[in-house]
Amino acid sequence: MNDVKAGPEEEWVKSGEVRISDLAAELGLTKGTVSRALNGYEDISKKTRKRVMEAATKRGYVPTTQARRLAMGLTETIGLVLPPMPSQPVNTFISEFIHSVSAALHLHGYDLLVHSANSEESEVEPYRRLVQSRKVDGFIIFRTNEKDPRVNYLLNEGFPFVTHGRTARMAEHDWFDIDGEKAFRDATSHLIKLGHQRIGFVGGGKEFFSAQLRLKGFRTMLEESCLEKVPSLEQPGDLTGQGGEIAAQNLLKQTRPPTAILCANDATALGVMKAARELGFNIPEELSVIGYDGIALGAYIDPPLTTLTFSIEESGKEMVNLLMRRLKSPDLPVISKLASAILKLRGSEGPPSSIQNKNMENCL
Amino acid sequence: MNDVKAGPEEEWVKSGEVRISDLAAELGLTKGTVSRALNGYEDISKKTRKRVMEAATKRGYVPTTQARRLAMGLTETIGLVLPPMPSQPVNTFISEFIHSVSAALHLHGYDLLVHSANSEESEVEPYRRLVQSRKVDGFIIFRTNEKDPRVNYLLNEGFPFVTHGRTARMAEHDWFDIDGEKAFRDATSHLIKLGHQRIGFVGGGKEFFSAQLRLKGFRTMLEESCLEKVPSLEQPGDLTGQGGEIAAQNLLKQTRPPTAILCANDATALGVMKAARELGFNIPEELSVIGYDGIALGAYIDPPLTTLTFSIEESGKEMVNLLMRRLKSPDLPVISKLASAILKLRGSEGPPSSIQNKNMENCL
DNA sequence: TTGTAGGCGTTATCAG
DNA sequence: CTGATAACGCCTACAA
Repeated sequence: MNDVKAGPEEEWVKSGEVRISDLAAELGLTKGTVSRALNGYEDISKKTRKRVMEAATKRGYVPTTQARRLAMGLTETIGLVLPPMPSQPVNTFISEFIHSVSAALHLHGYDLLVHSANSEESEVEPYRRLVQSRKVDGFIIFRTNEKDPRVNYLLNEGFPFVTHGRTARMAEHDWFDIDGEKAFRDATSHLIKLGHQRIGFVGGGKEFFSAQLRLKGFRTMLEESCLEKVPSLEQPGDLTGQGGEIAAQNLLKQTRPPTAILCANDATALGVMKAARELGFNIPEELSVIGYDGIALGAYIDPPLTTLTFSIEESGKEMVNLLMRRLKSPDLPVISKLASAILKLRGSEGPPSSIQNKNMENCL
Repeated sequence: MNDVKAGPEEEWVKSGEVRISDLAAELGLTKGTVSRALNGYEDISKKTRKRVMEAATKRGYVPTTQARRLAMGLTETIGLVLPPMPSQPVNTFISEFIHSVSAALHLHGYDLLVHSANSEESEVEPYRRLVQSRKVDGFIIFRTNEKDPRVNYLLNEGFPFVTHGRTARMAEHDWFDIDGEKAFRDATSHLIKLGHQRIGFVGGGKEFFSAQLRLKGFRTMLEESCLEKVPSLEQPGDLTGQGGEIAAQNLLKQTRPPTAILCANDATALGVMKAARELGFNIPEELSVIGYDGIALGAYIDPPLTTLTFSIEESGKEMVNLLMRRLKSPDLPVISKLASAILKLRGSEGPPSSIQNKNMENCL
């Protein structure tokens, strides 16, 4: 169990009880020399370096992060602020995202500080505190709004960050996003090819920029396909299951309900499916539903949820890369990365039950 | 937008550019005095304190966390290590848990450091690194195994931590847990009262201690009710949806399949329901399913998942309280907290389709 | 190639 | 009550 075999004269110390000064004393060197040897400076004799290295491993020396960071003037820590709790109950996306970001940061020797916002205070307050107390070197922000106070604050402070999602000021900061417009064009097109002519859309709140782009993709494809645009088929949502339920009721209680519904995210789609079942609609026979995010549990419901998705692991990596670059060279020009989502067919969509053979010629 | 109204002669500085030495110089005091005034020491004249306070707010002084922590010899940070990624895809529990822990820590002025484990290295490796580099003052460990190497390591190091779940060495460390044994007795009893006589159980792997206790509760209630114990109705699982699928297949393909299945967690239950549907079982008419955890999305599937649950927010608070107590007084005796889960009926269980009126008299 | 000395920004312990 | 002075543990010029 315990792999420590203490020699006869050797006294064992608990982890982290060895200081750099101890090593120095033991080796008859100074702290400075030991430090440089350990940190791979060139101006150290091979012999000395070897001695130092060996002593370090032997005594189990590991530098104290706090002290090193203070001396170097950085925290090697990135902040991630979670949105207030109750708003996102049905969301595996967040934990998957945290995981991927944390793993990616770790490769760069950075830590992830997770902070939870409470709904009573302003959205920027947590960021302000973290910046002022200098607990982090940068932020990862997700689910951006078009006019995002967090972005405004950080840009104003000149504090490094990357967003997952675009904003009105996207020309001024690094960002990563998934091309939701294209994704929704694809999904809409898919539904149209299946024969759907009345397609509903449940959005994500007009502050949430990416949701706007998804709506845009939806509308664009409708136009290209000469389907009439019915305003009542576009419902607002809030990216939660509950929001989906309400929107679905508004859609399905209409005299001519849609035969398919596109949702701004998977949580919304789950709510839509729930409401649909309660109103007696069979999925996918009487109603097709498509979500967005690709959360894993979508595969475990009945029927499995067809969704638009992009690897969360990839997203995390990309964002971390952008952020690391920014930290290393603050003055580099802003860059961004736009990834394409994939339509993952799982079974919650299909041809409409009664295909009305309306004229479907290409309008051009 | 910008609430900073700089006076004519007043030069504005970015957040965190004011040092304690600046304040001291400005006020004609020493750093020490300023520090004590700010930290509420008693031996400071009211007048001086007031001057210091005002100057501090006026200049927007906020102490630099790194430096303060180095001086005080603590990190005010708690570590939480996430299990390797692919193992828990269907799990909102984790993000809800992170949220609650982080919020609770924040009330005590502590930060949460989230670290993700990768499956290639030993389970204790992340803990070892965090301890050695002194990045955290303590840990929150969840999903403990009966013989838990992480617990062994930390106990051996004498490093503070609290677990969510019991272990073989639970007498030696603080822990919080939900009384899974009682919970499963309750759930089993509920099913029996509904008329079920063949009840299946999908466990959580025999390393996972709490899952063992759940199994125990299940068995106890079976005995008390004189239902015969059928070994083939107890299947192992791994707390994932996939594990649930496999277990369900083993259960439902038997010549006399169970009419109800109890699952060690909700993720498992989702897998069970998926497999059941694929094998043509209607839920709850032909098969009742009960999960454990109370993840929010359980309410959004069809039928909504009946589950055993305890407020994740409460859990987080309790654990943080235990940990804070330990950090303040390392030598206090070990304490623990056992909470009762509630059976949340949502619709995935009901009476069996054909109630065989076997003799159901009380065996005593 | 190594030692010396100072600094990172606090808090803490003494005198005075 | 307040001012020196010394930690905290490490990094890094600069000097030798």
